[in-house]
Amino acid sequence: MAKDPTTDLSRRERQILDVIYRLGRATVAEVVADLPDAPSYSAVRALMGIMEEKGQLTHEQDGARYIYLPTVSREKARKGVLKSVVQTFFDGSSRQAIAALLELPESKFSREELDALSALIEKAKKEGR
Amino acid sequence: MAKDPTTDLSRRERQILDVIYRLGRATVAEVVADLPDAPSYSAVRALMGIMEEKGQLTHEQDGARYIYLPTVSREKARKGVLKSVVQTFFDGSSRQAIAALLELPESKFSREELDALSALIEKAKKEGR
DNA sequence: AGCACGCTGCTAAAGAACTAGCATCCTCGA
DNA sequence: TCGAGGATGCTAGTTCTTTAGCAGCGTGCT
Repeated sequence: MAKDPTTDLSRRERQILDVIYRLGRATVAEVVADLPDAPSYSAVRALMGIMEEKGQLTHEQDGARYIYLPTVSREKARKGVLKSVVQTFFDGSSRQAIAALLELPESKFSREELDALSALIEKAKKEGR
Repeated sequence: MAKDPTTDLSRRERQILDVIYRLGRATVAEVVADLPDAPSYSAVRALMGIMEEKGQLTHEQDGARYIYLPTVSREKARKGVLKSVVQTFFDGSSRQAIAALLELPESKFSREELDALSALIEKAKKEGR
């Protein structure tokens, strides 16, 4: 059974990975800059080294420095996270999760977005038949 | 300023808290049973004690044993988690998150659920106007 | 009442995470 | 070409997490 990668991370490691997912790709300096309670540069660097060893990150060379990126695609990570959130907080019901998202104060949908969502639901209705 | 509780947890602590959110409330034994890579009973017990000190858990007495529950309501936890997931993996777009949920293989919506979602969206459209 | 079972309180120690600083190497601009 | 700035490789030490085991107490059953 595939182990949930998010379950296997220490606190800082998860923070770092989150930053990288948010940015897509990032240098050590960028990660430090984006970390809420930034520890030392060295610390972050060491952690990222470990994460690379463990296989959660890779790096590309860019001139003198490294640009880190996740080994798991954002797509896959998204699915994994959603799945576990639904499981943990919504009794396995995606519907409830969607409802909560719709009611989230931060959401603020435009007319177009709502239309797009309607369309998606219609599509699901047709396919489910 | 309220600190993000999920950011402040160690690996095991987060695992434990997740189990408790999943179950709503739980004894130590139940948590152990639900943990994928269960450590010793003692270990879990110690961790939960620490988490209670830190304020993430409380317990109620039930006969001889403790029943633990989170100090933060499931409601609030849900919102917090969704917000951070949307932020980290969906560029702050709830719409994208919803779309991903709709397309999640695990989702499998019933006809009724889809209708309920349609209704919610219609409601949002009206309110947004 | 007596007994077995399960759960908590505590102590202590191994292990992993986290941090710092120095030496070295590469890159870019003067 | 030469120097400055910045980034990595490493080593070592501290701190926090995570673990186990023993002792005592309450609960429920016989």
